[in-house]
Amino acid sequence: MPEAPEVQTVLTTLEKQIRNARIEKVEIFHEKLPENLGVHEFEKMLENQKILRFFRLGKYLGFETEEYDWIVHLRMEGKFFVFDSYPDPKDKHIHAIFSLSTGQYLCYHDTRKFGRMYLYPKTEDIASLPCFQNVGIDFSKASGTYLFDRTRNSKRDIKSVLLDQSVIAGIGNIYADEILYAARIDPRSIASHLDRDDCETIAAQTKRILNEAIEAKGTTIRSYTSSLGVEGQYQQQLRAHTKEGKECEQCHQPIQKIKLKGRSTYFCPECQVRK
DNA sequence: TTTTTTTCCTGACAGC
DNA sequence: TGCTGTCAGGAAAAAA
Repeated sequence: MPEAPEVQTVLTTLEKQIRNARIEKVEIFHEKLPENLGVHEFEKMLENQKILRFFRLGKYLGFETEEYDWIVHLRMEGKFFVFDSYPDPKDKHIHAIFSLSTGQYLCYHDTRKFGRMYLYPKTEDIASLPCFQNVGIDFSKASGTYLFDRTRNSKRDIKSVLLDQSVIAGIGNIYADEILYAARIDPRSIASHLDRDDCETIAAQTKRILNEAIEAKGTTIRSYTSSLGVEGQYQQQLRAHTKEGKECEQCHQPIQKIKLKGRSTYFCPECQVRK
């Protein structure tokens, strides 16, 4: 479940390992992996392209090459590995192998096959790419005023709004729980019931928590384990998510786990105010 | 138009 | 041991 901090960690690691490498050969083994192109077309277009730069928008990872913008969404369990020798062909979860000019092999691994890739002719305006059509502003640019304006007519609960990538991009289930816990707002609160101060608090906590998680190289729980040999450490700083039955650090009441719109949600019913 | 539900996937795990 | 059922969950598509 890579959210923005995990994607940023992958980006940083790839930058160190394969920047300026040229892609010599592309092999895609899962036909649904390229979302906007056929497998063969995707393979041929990326071959012989040099990787110039990496970028991130929300949970999307981008590779800028000489002619194309190559965008990857890892979804649930997508991972990249860089190997010095050709990977084990018996590994049924490796869905793409990129042979590099450096002698390395960039491998895409995805147990549940949810991840997707997109390839477009290079553009100056990254946000205008079709795959970002329904993607809002990155969490790093989200202000309290913006969130306030975006929630005035919303009858949805605030947690669903935080998970909605068309509002703020980059927040997933783990950090949404942490943000609302830190902001002391009940995840079931109706979004339009929040006032300006609430929105300012949520925006501030979003930036603080996601930036701290980036510092810690992300969170390693359940399916998001190591990618590129990097183990995130932010799970040690989680206050609410996965803490069912544990004492709330503020009021010492037990953290509760509920289902909200089908998502596991952890919060403190005592000190997170419902609005 | 906005919101909710379903679908895509497979491994882990509980219960029998 | 082996089977069945449930759960995890991001986001697109379908339904309401």
